Amino acid sequence: MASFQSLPGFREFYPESLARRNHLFRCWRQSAHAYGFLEYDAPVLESLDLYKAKSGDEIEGQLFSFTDKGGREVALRPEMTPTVCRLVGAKANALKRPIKWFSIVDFFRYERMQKGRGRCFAQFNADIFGEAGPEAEIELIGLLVQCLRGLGLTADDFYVRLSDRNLWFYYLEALGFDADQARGMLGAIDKFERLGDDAFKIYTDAHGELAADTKGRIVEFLGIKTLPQLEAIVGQSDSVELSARLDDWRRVLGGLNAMGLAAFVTVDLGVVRGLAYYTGFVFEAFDRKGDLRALAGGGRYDDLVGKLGGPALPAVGFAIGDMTMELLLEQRGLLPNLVVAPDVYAVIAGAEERLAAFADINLLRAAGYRVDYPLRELGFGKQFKHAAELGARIAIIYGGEELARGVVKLRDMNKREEVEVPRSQMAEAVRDFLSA
RNA sequence: GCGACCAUAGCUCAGUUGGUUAGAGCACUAGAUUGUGAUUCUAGGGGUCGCGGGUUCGAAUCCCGUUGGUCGCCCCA
Repeated sequence: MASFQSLPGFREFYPESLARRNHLFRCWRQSAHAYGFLEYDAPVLESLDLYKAKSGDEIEGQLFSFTDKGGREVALRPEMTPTVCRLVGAKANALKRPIKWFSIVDFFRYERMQKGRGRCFAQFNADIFGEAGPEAEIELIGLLVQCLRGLGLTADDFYVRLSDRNLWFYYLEALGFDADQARGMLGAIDKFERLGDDAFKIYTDAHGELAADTKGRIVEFLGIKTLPQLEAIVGQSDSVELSARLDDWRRVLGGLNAMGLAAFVTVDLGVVRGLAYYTGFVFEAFDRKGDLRALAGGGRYDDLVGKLGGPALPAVGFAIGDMTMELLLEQRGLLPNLVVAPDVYAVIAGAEERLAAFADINLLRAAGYRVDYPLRELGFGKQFKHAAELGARIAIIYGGEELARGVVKLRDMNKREEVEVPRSQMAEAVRDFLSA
């Protein structure tokens, strides 16, 4: 056992696992670019106050925080939202709207490890600033679906549950709740899926008993799965706000339907995402088979840029975590061997042939091909074995007899066939083979 | 912060009521094979049995502690 180990909750990425992680990142980045999002980055270390301002003092217990040598209270970032709000807020008047940004970076949380959860993890974050209408939600949910589909997942593998804190507030208001009671009830609704009826105890302990009818109306609301059901129940109410909000729902679901994404999205008002800063639509993506944590989550947070010192600026965003994502892809067999293989492996007879091979190897590498060769002298059998194990598509054989005639042999590693080509045409032959 | 289970080679694991120098398969390296990838055979490297203490003539084995891991609870931005 080595004397030094990695810190608890921190992963190490040997080439095979880094290849898988890069595969995720590559797909996410490609999806974001397809949707017109621009990539940004920012410091991994931030002022502790940035997170306290957003989440309250109690957040400190879950942070990697410390005092730096200049006496500053700092923390490794546990999330991207405060940072991106600061970036956007600082230049809000100079940035073209809508502002569509994304990032793929590491985060740190001082938590106990669990399945799909560690102390250092990566997230894909995407946000739209400057659009108050539900078109921003359409664009982001579309991107979220694409990020997962791009990895090979289908509507049979995952779905997005769409909910709305505004809808809840209007509904609860119509049932006679005041603002404080409504917030308390949202906390209970957040737990309803796991605790069932016991979740209401969270509310009744703080705000007193519920009328049986009221509780029934809330449970009925929680059971809504489709837009027609929602329309039917909202239609019974005379709340103007409630029916106005229904128009936003029609726009979001209608837009996603027009994008061909209806199979990926369900109405599910059981999602409220405990965070107090969400102000409207909220959504989470889940594995359909359901034994994993949420794959992704997000929502609208129209007040946060202003709260963190910027101008008032509407915003919607979501994040996908890499750990649960990788578990799901693993379960579905969507993470094949992704280690980069060489295009060409040079098989070299001896010391003199090596110098000839070096010239060609350098030529091919400069042209952008992935080329490998043995660093030591080895028998031909061993060299071919290495070429096959590395996954090379072509072996180029530098033998004394061939070089004397000014040729090399190109071996198709899959077909086990060889052709001789003049060395002067070697690069063209490689190009033709690999592009065929 | 709380709880359960686990810890022997890089990996998966065996190891007898506590008893000689701790084993196997896979993987890795080399050779059989000095111009062609398989198979096979042979050999080799790799362990303070997670760490510390205790019981004992003797501990991988039993006891206590500790560290780490896995999984749950709390939380989940």
